[in-house]
Amino acid sequence: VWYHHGVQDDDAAPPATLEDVARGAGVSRSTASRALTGTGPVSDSALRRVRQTARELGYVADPVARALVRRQGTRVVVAVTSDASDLSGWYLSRVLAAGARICTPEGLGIGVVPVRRADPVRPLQALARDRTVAGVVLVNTTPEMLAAVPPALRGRAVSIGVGSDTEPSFDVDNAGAGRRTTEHLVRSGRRRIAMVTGPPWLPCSWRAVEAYREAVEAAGLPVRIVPGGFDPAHGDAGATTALARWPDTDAVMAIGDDVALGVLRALRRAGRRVPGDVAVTGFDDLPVADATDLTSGTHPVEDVAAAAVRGVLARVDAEGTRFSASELVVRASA
Amino acid sequence: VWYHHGVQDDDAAPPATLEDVARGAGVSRSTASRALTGTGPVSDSALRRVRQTARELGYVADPVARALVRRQGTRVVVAVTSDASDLSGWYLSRVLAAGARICTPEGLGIGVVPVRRADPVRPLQALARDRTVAGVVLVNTTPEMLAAVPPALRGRAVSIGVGSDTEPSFDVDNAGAGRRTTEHLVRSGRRRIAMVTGPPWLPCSWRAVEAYREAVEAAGLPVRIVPGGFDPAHGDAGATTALARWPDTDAVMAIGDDVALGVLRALRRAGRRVPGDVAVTGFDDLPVADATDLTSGTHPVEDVAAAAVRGVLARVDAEGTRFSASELVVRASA
DNA sequence: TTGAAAGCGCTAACAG
DNA sequence: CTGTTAGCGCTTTCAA
Repeated sequence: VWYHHGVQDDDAAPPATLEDVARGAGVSRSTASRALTGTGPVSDSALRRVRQTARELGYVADPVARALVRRQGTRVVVAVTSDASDLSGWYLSRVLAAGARICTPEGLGIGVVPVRRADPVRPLQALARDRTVAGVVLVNTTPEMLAAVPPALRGRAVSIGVGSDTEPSFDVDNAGAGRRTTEHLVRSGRRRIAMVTGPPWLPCSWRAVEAYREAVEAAGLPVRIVPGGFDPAHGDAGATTALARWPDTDAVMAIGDDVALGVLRALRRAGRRVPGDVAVTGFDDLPVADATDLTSGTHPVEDVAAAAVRGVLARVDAEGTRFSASELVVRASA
Repeated sequence: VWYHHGVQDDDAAPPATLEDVARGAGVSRSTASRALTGTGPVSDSALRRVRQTARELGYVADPVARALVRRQGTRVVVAVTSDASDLSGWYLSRVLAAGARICTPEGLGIGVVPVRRADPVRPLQALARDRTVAGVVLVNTTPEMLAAVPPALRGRAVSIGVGSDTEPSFDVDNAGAGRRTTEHLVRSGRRRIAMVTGPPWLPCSWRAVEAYREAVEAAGLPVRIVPGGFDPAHGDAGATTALARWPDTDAVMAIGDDVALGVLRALRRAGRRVPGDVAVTGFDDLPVADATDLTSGTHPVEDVAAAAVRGVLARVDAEGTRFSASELVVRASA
């Protein structure tokens, strides 16, 4: 009625269905479907009319009905190695948030399931047979996890971190970041650089370590690696170990900012000054790095995650790992 | 075949349908459906048989088909005021991650849409008519947003922050946190306590400010409020303003840790010592608070978000705001 | 190029 | 209490 403005009316009106569009355009449902999806032959005139009425009616295909018939799924699920309780915090949250932003406009949702490192098979198989699953993004990927991807999931699974011949992968340029950080330390005069690494079982963290190794070797400096993990506790322990083993250490690279925080604590306890006695670097460029004046490398988690989710939806092929760039952010600590 | 273990076979087997279960149990689809969903009358024997075969076949109802016929939707969407670019970072990510954990086991996904403060109507109406939307969680809720919730969304919309007569709401106990923090400062001898608040348009942040006001008034101390926002820049500006207006300020409460970081910077620049000259407190208890020895209050974002999502799925009624507890974490800064 | 018809897997009236 | 029937909204053969 005239005194109602569109907005109010819309509110009650049930969403238009394909049937409505077809009727409005004077064609059959099939034709309307073809016209809208772009599959199959449609005459130009029909195409125009259908598109027109669809627009007028504000028609949007119901993703649920579509998913039912196409067996497409309605959500992308992030499968994350649950052992990395440390990583699971901010890292996983950011991945999910970035993924949600990609999925939402497509009418999809995002979900998350934990995968125990010891038994990746079962959960992945459950995902494979779950008809709501449009695709799977592996996070904190291990080789065992990749091997456990069921054939039924091939082509709709991607990995953040390491990939394989069959699963596409996405990650930040860990190697470049590791190299640049090491080179920065060398350039600023550090000669006995130690590195506290991530958990040994996480292959994607190896890349930074390898880059560090190559860079110090190239500079003719000693390689000083201490295995760690992604939390402050590992940083603290790692730095303590490094100091005990190599008391003349003049720089500590940490695999992440959280780790670096632990390193800083250990150094403070040991009475070493930063950066006077020992330079310290992190990685991830978290807010905490800025707040504590920690030199770090950017980690565009959102970019990586968005690319991964787009990749899984677009069914990209597995051709090596797609790396997102990282930049060194120099602050007072190094 | 004998040399295949179950796991391998499962991989290829198409998921069992209700039809399969019904046939296996020797009943009709309807009976099987009733037995499994618990709706409608079923004989004990039928119930047992259906459940049994369902278990054997590893049957799980296809949420897509179910959603289609029940018009239930397949995802919970978080509608967030996009103006709060500051808040959108870690806060929104944590809400989404927590929500995903609740939704996933239900076969649902989670999504996120931005809502401009100036025009909350359109996006909410789009959600109302979107058949994939099982429920909506409002984040950074404003009164305008609550008013814009379409009738079609009533009963499947909840809010994190402020609520209304019709929309249930969930939040951390901002008031309690504000009161306890203020009281802590008073107890430790502070007498001229200023507070840097959140963005004026965000009602849920008012509760902490009110609690501060009441607590200082109860102690016979002056009320010193500086409007702010959720980022370090506002904290810096706020503290600078406070110092200019009330040079004898001996404590600054910030509405959040990020804000407190800015406050600390401003104080450092002004040559004030913390906590010697001025005590500083934050809120949220982020990792950065621990790293910078900042006294703060816990903010169980995950609890609040999980409760909100559970609430929307369970269609809880709007009876006041459900508060999650916050604890004061005393560190060196206050 | 088009339309009729047959489902996707499930739920929900409605008779029996 | 149970089975039959009729869809949910969409895609997709298959004839015409």
